[in-house]
Amino acid sequence: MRATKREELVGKALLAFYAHGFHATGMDRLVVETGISKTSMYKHFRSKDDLILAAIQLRDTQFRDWLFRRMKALGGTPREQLLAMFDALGEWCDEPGFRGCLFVKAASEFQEPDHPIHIQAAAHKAQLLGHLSELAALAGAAEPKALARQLLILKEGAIVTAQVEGCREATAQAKAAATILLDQVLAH
Amino acid sequence: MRATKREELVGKALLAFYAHGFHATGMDRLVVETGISKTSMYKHFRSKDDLILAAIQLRDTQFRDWLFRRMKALGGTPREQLLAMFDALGEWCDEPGFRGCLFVKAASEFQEPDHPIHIQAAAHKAQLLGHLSELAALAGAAEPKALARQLLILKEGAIVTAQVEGCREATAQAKAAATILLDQVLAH
DNA sequence: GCAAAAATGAACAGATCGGTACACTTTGTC
DNA sequence: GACAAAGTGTACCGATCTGTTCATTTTTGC
Repeated sequence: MRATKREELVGKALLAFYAHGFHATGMDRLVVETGISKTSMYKHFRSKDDLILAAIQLRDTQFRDWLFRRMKALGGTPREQLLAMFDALGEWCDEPGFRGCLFVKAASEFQEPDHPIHIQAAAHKAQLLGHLSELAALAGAAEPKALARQLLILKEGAIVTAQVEGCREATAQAKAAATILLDQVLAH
Repeated sequence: MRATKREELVGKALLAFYAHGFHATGMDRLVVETGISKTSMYKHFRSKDDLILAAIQLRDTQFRDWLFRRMKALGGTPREQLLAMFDALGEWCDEPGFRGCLFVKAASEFQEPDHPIHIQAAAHKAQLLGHLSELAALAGAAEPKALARQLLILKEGAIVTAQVEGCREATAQAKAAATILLDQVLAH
């Protein structure tokens, strides 16, 4: 069966929000870019914020599925998977439509820490941290959470650098740093 | 002589943009928060974007002055100064009004790479990179630019993490990672 | 103290914002 | 094929957006 109108709306809205920003994307623009009537939008979502929240939730599963799958495909051992994260990120940064991390943008445009959209963005990062932490433990790190946090900091920094400066070597530099960290922390 | 009205405007506008975001801060709100009439604003700046640009330029010098001064105060040798950057960032992140990096926000809200505001944000990062690169060279790094880039990635990642997740240990974790990097790269 | 410059307040323009009302058409199902 | 559900188009609401106009008041320099 085909995707429901609601799923189609959320998917297309996600693209529009990512391409232009949340506040900068008005509902009338969404009508044009999604091809779905405003009436229909407000039948599925009470407010723009609710639609944004759904779009971010979609992106959360989309991105984690993609990243974790790619890490597994590019790396065998847990250690290799952790390093492969930066290769995967490098592929993403080189894509034409790359605009940085949607969750960082969301947390920036909805700054209040108790705003649902901000909370959702933070939850995504926590999910990433959890996965990295598991891999770090499997890799034999004495303090997997600390290592995972450091790798996640490198990931965020690389993406921000790629977005703001358009720096093409950011993910490679982050990987080089991560390699040193892993060599230092892991017995091998 | 006291600060000119223009400087007062830019300074207060900077605070408002930082606290609420660029698109979310309307000119009428600026009138209230700065106490300066709209007529006067548009006599000093042709458009809101021009005002934003001036605010970002002010922040550029403000932030670099503060950070470099603090690095120098907290660290003696170039190596110590590089590590002290994360202590300084930690102080900043713990401040009540901390909302993350204004330049990352600016680059997020004005995504087009050729937009003047985006360019200004990127220029700020380039300035930081230059300073770190000089320090890395003084510290005796074989590849100062690569090391500087890695440290800058850690810095960006730590700030994003502190902002999005409200993570208090981000700068300390970044410093721990930076310490390992410096130990690995620098003869000592 | 006087003239020029700077700043003010308030009203206004035209566009766009998020969101709603309503009559109509398409779609899916039994 | 009928009926209900879902989707559409358009016009509209009040609020807000950036930016302007203009007459008045405040500040400044000489």
